[in-house]
Amino acid sequence: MFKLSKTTDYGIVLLAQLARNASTEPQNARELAAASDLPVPMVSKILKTLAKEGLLVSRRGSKGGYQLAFEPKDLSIADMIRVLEGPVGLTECAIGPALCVHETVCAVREPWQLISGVVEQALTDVTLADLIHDGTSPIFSSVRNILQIEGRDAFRSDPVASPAPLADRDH
Amino acid sequence: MFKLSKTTDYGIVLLAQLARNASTEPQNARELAAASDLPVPMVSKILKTLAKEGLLVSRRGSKGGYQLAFEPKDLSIADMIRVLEGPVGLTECAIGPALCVHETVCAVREPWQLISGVVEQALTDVTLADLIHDGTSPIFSSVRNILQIEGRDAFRSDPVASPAPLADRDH
DNA sequence: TATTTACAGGACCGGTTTGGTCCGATATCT
DNA sequence: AGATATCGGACCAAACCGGTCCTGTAAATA
Repeated sequence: MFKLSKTTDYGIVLLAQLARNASTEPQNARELAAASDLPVPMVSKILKTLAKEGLLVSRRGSKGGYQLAFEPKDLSIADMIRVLEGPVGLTECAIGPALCVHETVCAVREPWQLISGVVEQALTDVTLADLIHDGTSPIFSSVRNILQIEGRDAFRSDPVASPAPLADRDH
Repeated sequence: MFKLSKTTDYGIVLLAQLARNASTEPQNARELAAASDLPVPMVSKILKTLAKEGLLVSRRGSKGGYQLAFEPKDLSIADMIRVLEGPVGLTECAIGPALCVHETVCAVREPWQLISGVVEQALTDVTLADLIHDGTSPIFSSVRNILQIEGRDAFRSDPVASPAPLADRDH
């Protein structure tokens, strides 16, 4: 279905939770799981990954838990995805050279790299801080603008009707 | 790794190949596989899907094969992904309501829908016609512009340094 | 120091998806 | 009739995903 894995999805929710309750006191896995309505072992596993990758700092023992290692505004969606899911890129060849054996034959590599660039940029422009401001963040008006501009005439003067009849699928 | 499946990847390459050699004569699976350096059975399977979903028209028997059902400029990347991969959306809740059991608790739903919207728009703006013009298509200068604008100051006045130290991963 | 709390680092597992092959049936051209 | 291709589907191994669990270790507290 072209979507993020649940691990990434949950991870971002957890980071948002941590950012919202940011304080000097770390939050532990159990609390975070309860606040997000997610199973504790899963949450624990994800938090461990985030800590290992440097997005969180952890403190062990009693009164231990996790805290953000960065200011929310310094952590982009793209960063979070990279850490939890791996490099961002729609195709292998968009991530780096020499990853795809068909590179020499493939005629659509450069276009893909540009498209991937746009997607990655969109994910880089939104930060954790934007996520926790309930849509009041200024970025979202910008996003809405971009969507309108692009949808109207930024790229193409006559917006083509989408080839509608494509049947619904269910996978 | 947050990427498209190989089926989708190959499918788009095949569509590009079909668009490039567009003529009155249909092209068969074997020819297309050879031109794209991909295994014939796999190509055949993908072409069948594309035909069933209405992106290609097929002709059986001798001198049979496949032809595009649409003008290249009327087929967007988003359409192709939808057909081969399913609905486009970074998270379940970005695709439609009532798909995620955490919807009532989740605090980042609206932001995700907007982010997904941007990504989907980017994929909708590029068409099959753009893919086969070797980067000479006007859209790519637009894309380059968008990337520059966004990277510079469209969203945020002081571009933050990305939190670099995140270790490389290999999954 | 003993106890409790909580992260660290794994192994592990069932189920689904993915990438890929193969086959019989059917349609079309010569 | 025979050759050529798609159609529809079964089939399979391997990878991946979501999720659990267990042992070890660090920190706080009593």
